[in-house]
Amino acid sequence: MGTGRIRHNRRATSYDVAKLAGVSQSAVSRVYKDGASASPAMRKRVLEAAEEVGYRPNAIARGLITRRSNMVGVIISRMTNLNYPEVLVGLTRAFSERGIRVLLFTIEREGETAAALDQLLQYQVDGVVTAAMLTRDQLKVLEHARIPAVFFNRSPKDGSVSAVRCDQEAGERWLVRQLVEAGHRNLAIITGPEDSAVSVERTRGAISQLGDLGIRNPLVVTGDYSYESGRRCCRQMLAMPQRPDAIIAANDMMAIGCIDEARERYGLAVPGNLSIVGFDGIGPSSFAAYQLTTVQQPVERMTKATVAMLLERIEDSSVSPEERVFAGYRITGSSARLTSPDQ
Amino acid sequence: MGTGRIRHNRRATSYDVAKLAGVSQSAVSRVYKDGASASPAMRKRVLEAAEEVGYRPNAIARGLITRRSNMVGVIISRMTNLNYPEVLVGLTRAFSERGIRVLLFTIEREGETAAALDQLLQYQVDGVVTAAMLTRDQLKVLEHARIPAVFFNRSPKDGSVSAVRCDQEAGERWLVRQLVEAGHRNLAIITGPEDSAVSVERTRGAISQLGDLGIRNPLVVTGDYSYESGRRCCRQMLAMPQRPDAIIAANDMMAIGCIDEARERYGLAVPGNLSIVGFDGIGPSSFAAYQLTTVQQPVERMTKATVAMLLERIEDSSVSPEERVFAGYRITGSSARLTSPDQ
DNA sequence: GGCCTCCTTGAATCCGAATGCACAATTGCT
DNA sequence: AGCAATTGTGCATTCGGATTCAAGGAGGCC
Repeated sequence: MGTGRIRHNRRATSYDVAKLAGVSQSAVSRVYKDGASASPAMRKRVLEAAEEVGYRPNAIARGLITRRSNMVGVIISRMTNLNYPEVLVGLTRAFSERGIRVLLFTIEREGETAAALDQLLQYQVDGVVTAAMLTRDQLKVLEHARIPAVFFNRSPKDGSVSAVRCDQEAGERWLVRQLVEAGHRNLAIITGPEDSAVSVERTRGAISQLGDLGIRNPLVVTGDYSYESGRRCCRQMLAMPQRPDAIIAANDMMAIGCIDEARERYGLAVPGNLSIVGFDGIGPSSFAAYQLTTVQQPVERMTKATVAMLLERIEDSSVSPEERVFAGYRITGSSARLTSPDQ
Repeated sequence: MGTGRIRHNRRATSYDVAKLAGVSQSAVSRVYKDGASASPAMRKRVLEAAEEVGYRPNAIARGLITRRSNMVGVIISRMTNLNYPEVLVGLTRAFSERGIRVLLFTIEREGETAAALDQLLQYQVDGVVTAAMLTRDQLKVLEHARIPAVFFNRSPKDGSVSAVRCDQEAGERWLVRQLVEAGHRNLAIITGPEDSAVSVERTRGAISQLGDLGIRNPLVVTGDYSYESGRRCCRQMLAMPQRPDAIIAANDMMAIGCIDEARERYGLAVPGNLSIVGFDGIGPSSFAAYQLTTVQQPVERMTKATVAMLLERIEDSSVSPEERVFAGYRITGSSARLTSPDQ
C-alpha cells in the first residue's frame, strides 16, 4: 500500500493510464479497439501502464457511447423443468464465445415477465432470447425499441418473429404411432400447464395423430411438469373404470412419475401392463429404471442456432424474421411395448 | 406507427421527455429518483410524457454516474450437476426481488474463470457470487477493485472471505455412521473431480469418520459427478476381489448410476446386497427406483443467505467477512440397509 | 530535394442520466 | 405586509471511453 503510484480510491480509468504512459486518452482507447491505428511503441507503453494500475476498460461507459452493451437478455420460465438448465448453459456458452454477456431473468409467475422486460430495456441489452411467452404488447415494446428477439421453443401465433424450436408435433405424432402400431388402443394423455405453449403443442400433436388413427376423445388430465404431478395424474387415470394401456406424458419428468406410481402403487409392469412415453430426453430418462421411449430435443444445435440467429439480427436489424424447426431424436426405450401382445 | 409523435430513430431519452413535458432534463431525472423533490404537478406531466414516448431510464448511463450498476456477477461451474440449476434460480429470484440483475457466467473448464472475472470487472458489477474456485490472485483482483464476493459452497483456505456453504463434512460423517452402525465394514468411496472443493470436503469427511470408527484405507475411485461415471466406478469396484458392501458416492447422480449398474449388470439387490448413499438431495434422488439415503442441501436458505450477505457488503464495504455454514437435511431412504444383517 | 500519401496522434465533443449549486416560488410566521 | 424558511426547478458539470477532425511526422516516388 502507498507506493503512491497505484490509486486506491477508484478504479483506474483510461485517463490514468494515459497520464502514466504519457499519451492522450484517445490513444489508450485506440489500443483497446481492434481495428484502430496505434504504433507498436505506443501500444506497448499503454499496455504496460495499464498493467501497472490494473486498468480495465469500463464496459458501461463504452456501452453508453457505442450504443452497444454487448449484453443479451435471457428469459427463462419454469427452470424446474430439467430441460432448461441445459438450454441455459448452451446459450451462455455460445454467447460468451462470441463476446456477449448474458443477463438472466427467471420467470416463475406470469406477471414477472413484464418486469423482466422492463429491466432488459433499461439495461440496453442488444437482444433477447425468451423461453417464456410474451404478450402482443410486450412484443410491440421490443419491436419499438428495435431489440431483436428470438423465441426458444415457442412461436407467437401473431406476427412474424424469429424462433428456434423443436418440432413438438412431429415428435408427438411419432410417439403416438409407435404406441398405436404396437396395438395400444386405450391411450391417455398427461398434458402440462395450460399456459405452456410447449405443452399445448405436444398435446395437440398427440390428439391429432390419435384422431388420424381413428382414436377419438382420449382421456386427458393436466399436470404441471413435475414428478409429483406425474404420479398424481397416473393415480387419477388408473382409478378410472377403463384403465388406459398407454400413457403419453407431455414431458419426461411426468412420465417418470407415472412409471413409479404405476409400478409402486398399482404393481403394474411397465411396459408389460402399461406403456408410457415422455418428451425432452432429459438425463433421468435414460436411467436404467426408466429407459423412456421419448423424443430428445437437440438442445445443443438449438442453442447454437438461437445464438447465431440473434447475433445476425443484432448486426443487421433489417434481416427478416425466420423460424428454424429442429426434429427431435427419436429414442426407443423400453418404457413402451413395441409389438402387439398377441403376436 | 406514424403518428408523428413517437420518435423512430432512437430510444427516448430524458431530454426528449423533458422537452415534451416542458421541463428540464434534471426534473425528469428527479421524477425517477425516489427521494428527490418534485411537485406532484410536474411528476404527472413528466410521467405522461414518458409514457407517450415510451421512455425508460437508461441504466447504463445511470450506472456510469452513480458508480453502481445494480448488477452482480454469478459464476457457476459444472451446471450439469443437477444441484446448480436450483441454486441459480434461487439466487436470481432473491436478487431480482432486491432490484439487482444477474450477469451469468458458466464455467466448464478451469481457464474460463479468469476470462469471466475480467468481464465481471469490465461490467462494473457491484458484487460477485461464485460457485467456482478462484485463485489467490483472482481474489486479490476482486479485492483491489473493491468488489465484495461471496463464495457458494467453497471457502478458500487462505484469507478471510465471505462464504455460504453446506456442512459437507458433517453430512458425510452422518452418512458413514449410518452405514457402519448398520454393520457395513467394507466401504468404498466414489469421489468427484479432484478440482472440486465440494468433493474434496465430502471425501475428507467420509474418510475421517471411517478412520474414527476404525476403518482405514477404504477403496476410493474417482468419478466426475455424472451418472455415467457412477456406473463406471461401480463396475470398477465390483470387479475387485473383495467387493464392497457399501458405496459412498460424492453426489446423488453418481449414487444413482451406481445403483443402476449394481442392479442391472451385477443383479445385486440394493440395499439387500449393497448399500449406496449419495449427497445433494436432487430431485431424482427421491424417485421410487432409488430412494436415496442422502443429505439434502438447504438450497433455498443458502441462496437467501448468500444474497443477504452480498448485499450487506455492497451497501457497506467495511462489513467484515463472514462464513455461514448450514447443516444439510438428513434423508433416510432405502438405498442403504439400516440394520445389521444378522439381527 | 521536393511533393504527396499514408499513418499516428491529440484535442474536442458526445453518449444519457445524476447531482451540487443557485435562484425562484411558495409557504409560514410575526 | 414584510421577512425568513422551505420547497421546487434549471444550469452546468460529471461519469469514462469512443470517435471525428485536423495537424504532425515518416516514408515513397520522381
